Amino acid sequence: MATNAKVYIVDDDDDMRNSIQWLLESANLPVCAFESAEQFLASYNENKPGCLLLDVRMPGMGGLRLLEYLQSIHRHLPVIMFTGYGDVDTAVRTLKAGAFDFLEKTANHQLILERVRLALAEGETLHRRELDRTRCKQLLTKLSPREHEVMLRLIQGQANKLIAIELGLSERTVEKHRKNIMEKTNVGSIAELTRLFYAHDSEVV
Amino acid sequence: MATNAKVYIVDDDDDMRNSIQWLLESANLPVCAFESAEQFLASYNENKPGCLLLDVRMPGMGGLRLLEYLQSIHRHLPVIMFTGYGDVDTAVRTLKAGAFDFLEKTANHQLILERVRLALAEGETLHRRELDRTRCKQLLTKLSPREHEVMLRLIQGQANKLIAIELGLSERTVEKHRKNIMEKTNVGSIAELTRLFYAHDSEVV
DNA sequence: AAGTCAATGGGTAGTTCTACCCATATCCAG
DNA sequence: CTGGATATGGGTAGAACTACCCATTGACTT
Repeated sequence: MATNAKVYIVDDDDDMRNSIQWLLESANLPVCAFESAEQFLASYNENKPGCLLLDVRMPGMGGLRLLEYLQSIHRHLPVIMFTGYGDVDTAVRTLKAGAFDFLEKTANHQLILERVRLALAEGETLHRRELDRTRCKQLLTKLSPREHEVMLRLIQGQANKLIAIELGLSERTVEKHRKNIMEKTNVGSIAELTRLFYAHDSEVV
Repeated sequence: MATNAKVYIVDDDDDMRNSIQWLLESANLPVCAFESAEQFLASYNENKPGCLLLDVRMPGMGGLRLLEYLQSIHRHLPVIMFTGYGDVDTAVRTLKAGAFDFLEKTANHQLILERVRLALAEGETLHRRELDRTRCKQLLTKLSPREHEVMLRLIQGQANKLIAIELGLSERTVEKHRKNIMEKTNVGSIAELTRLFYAHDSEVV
């Protein structure tokens, strides 16, 4: 059973776009098609899971530039670069730029469907990770500036007394901040707080 | 100034191998050449930084299979797949298999050198990360089985009392284990211990 | 003007952790 | 067989943390 993950199609060729859209919808995949990179960007919501089937050669913003732009923003939308004339150089540049896959339009339907399903699954995985990450970030942004300062020292393992000295505060004040931090971030120990903080950039097994 | 990072070349074609070796050595890069994947594997030391310039088509174990094998072991040796007849399908499969780059042998010397230098730099970065990771692992493997068990609960933020109950021990014994753990891993707090443990799979910024 | 929040500081009691001291039993290697 | 590591348990004292209570100041909002 699929989630609400969508397949976005960006291709300026009406026939090709409609043909692919038909193919994917026949396989019960939710599709959203655009005829230019600009139109896609205007309506794309990065907080929904999905994958992107992207034509390389288009008037205006080309596929490679859109790919690079998307990668510079985030990397939780797997991109399948879709091309009519596959040359090695484009394929290499595309994949090194972070594309999930590189497909030729002449590929048979079975293969295309298979690759799209893989990209969709990857998109859902990345989306879940992103949700976790933003959840952590939101917890930490609830802290006031002072609390954030104290938090950074707590996850280094500094004792209240040391923090008080270094920040020129009384121990009582640090204790108060510490309590607020642990309430706001909803953790029961410094170990949990440490994991919460470092979960930004890591994927724990 | 380069470190001791080496460029490994694996190619069954003598002329090509020597030509590339000459090119790289002219640029003052340390080179180690092999005429088969098997010979390379026999003498490759995975604990040294470097990169691999790998021919696709070879008798015996082919380039793609060697790449996949190496990726299954670790991923701190960047591989540049080097091919005479670049077709899109091979390029895509190679890069999706985790290759760092895909180069055609017809490329000019300047380009080859540039790509090799990039791979070498990447190899050094990956090597440094690997050193950190193994350092953490070594610290943690110094723990006895019982200590490891206690450690896992400590980094979850469990209190000595709870650990004692769950493991059917006295608090005194848990305290003793805790002390030994922190001495062996050379940390001054549970927060540090937590970071040490989760540094296995993460790259902290 | 009143209310809320952040930041500051204090007291007191109870829990938890750390640092010392002590001991016993097992197992493995020199 | 003796020493070392592992695992177990106890006592005691002090440091650190937690959970309550109290208060003032300043800034921003309603």
